[in-house]
Amino acid sequence: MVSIKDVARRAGVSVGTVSNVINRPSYVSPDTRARVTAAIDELGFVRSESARQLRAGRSRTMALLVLDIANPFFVDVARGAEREARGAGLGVMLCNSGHDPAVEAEYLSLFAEQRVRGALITPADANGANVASFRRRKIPFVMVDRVEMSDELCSVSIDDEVGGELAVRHLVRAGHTQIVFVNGPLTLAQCRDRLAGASRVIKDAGLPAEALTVLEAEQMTVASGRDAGSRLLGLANRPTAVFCVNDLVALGVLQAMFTAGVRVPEDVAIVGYDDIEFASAAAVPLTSVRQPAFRMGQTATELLIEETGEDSAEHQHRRVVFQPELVVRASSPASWRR
Amino acid sequence: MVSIKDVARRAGVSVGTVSNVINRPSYVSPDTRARVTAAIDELGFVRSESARQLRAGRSRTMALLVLDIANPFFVDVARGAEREARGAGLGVMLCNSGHDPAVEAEYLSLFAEQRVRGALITPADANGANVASFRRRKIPFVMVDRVEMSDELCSVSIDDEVGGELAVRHLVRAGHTQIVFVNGPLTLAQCRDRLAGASRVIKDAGLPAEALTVLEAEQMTVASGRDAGSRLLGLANRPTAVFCVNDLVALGVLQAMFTAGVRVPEDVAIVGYDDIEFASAAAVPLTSVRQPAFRMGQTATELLIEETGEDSAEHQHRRVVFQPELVVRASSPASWRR
DNA sequence: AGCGATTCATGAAACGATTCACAAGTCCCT
DNA sequence: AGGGACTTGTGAATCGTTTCATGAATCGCT
Repeated sequence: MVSIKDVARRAGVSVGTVSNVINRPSYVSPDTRARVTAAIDELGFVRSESARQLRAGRSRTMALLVLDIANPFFVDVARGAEREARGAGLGVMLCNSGHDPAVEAEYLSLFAEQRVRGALITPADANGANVASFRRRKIPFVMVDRVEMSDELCSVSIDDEVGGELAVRHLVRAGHTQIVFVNGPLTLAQCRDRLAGASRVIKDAGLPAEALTVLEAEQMTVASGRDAGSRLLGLANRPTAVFCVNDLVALGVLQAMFTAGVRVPEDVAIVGYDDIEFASAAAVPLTSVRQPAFRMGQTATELLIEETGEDSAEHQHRRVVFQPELVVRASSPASWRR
Repeated sequence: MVSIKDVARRAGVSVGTVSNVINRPSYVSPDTRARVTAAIDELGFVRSESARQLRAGRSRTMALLVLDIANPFFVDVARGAEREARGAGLGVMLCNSGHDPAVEAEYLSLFAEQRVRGALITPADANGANVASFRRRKIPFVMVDRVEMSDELCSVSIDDEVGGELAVRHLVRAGHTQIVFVNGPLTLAQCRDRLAGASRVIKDAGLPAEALTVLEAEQMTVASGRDAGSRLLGLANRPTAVFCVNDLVALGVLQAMFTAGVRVPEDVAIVGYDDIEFASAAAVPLTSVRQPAFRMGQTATELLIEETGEDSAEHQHRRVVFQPELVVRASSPASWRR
């Protein structure tokens, strides 16, 4: 591997000069600069990031740890983050915990060893033990898609209660009185909050609590949605509307309806969450609660950069909360009658 | 930041000993080992990957550069690669070129600076200029989803001609004589090969060349599929079957059919490619040509590890070619009549 | 007691870049 | 001519780890 020393020898200058040519060309006279540049090209020199980093004490890479890379929502977050990071000359290390706290822990210690500039993380363990130990290492990070209670770090999230409200209010207004909420595990704050929003609407509308039945789709994937879909068809009083914790689950439910010959939206209306591209691309385009995923990724990265930038001294930890938005499509008309 | 020196001082030993405790504990007597371990815990010491890397001359990270992270096919490749890499104690840096050769070039030089162990890449530039310059840096890499002509590197790909054949043969046997192929740009080898396979079947079946019309969906996304779908509805002699270059395009076409009130598969049959999860989750589950994406990622990583491992001397560059498989679903019944 | 073998720990030399105090040379001005 | 200012380049120290030659201590054996 050719090093800066080889370049220096070739160009007949000291290593310091080569470094200057690379990092502050104006310090060097034009002709030595030309000589050094020529040597660099001839030798195919590439500077070693690890050496720079060792010297500088900080790296030029940030990490992004998502819960499920197969979910387009997180892919959008990642794209937003990557765009923003690349603008700031930072590389992004994108990793997938797959909801597994053990994998999460493994990655966090990898990040610590790499001395990443900071990390964006969608936490997999409910109690935040991993994150807490990560914090001890003083590595700055930003919570994504979870409000953070402590004042010690930034977070970017979406108001999930409002999301739950939007979806269920839409259904109630359309005339539904038998609604199933296919939720994810309640260990996730998002799921708890969406349920809270949904329940509140039921209550405020003066409907009995039984108007809302909750099923769980543990994995929050298409497959588990399909499964929940067939379960809900077997319920004693079959619902006329289904609200799903995300679009993957909603697509699964939609398919279960098709398979069973249940028409959407005539027999059952469906509302999803996230508004991934595939929601609008579905056979019956899905009504969905849109989350600004790309912007979340961007904003989270901005916060991280601010926290680790030159003027980091004056950085105030913040909690950015985005508002979701309901996108009504064919799967749940505004006015419904059997 | 606490370094190995601090640990040494705290434990009252030399830095060499601390290093030994971490890397070859058996060299150290049990009680000094205990003292050192205690010091490490108390101080929260985390070893610096960049220092190790500088010393070792090689890193413990590999890179994966995909064409389009929004495409579930590549996500599966990434998951396969990540699984395999993690098993070998390697981190994965997952990046997205978005089909842009400029972005690709940027990432490649980032990888070179990072001295990644190696890279898996789905090349974005047709002529391979970026890759060629990367090769000069001696960084080992494996081509994914493209057969490589030179003997200087490994590649993992899928036989796209066979894929095109499978799809179109299926349609021809079902009785279709007016088929549209919604292809991607012919600059991509995959697109050329699938077209070749498709054409061959038409010819072998004794059908006229006009039996196969080719449209282009430039972006190969749902949106461009939707667009192609409405275009093909306006064709002089409307096709009875559509073969799409990937499932995203197929989903777009499917939706265009729904919107126009054209029934699938009664009026038009559809066949996709990749067999992503959303293909089977579609309203009308899509027939698709399945590619072993996860295994491709795994295999590519295995090749890379073999190339960079201890016994790398005896590494022979290889071209692994997987065979695709047709999965027939509701969107294209085996026997079709109008 | 003497001697080789074995066990443990040490300290210095790398790895490749950046930075900084300093030196040498040039220029301008009085 | 002398001296301050500026330009340009140098060389050594530094970052945190691993490795390796070396040394000290202990042990077992004759």
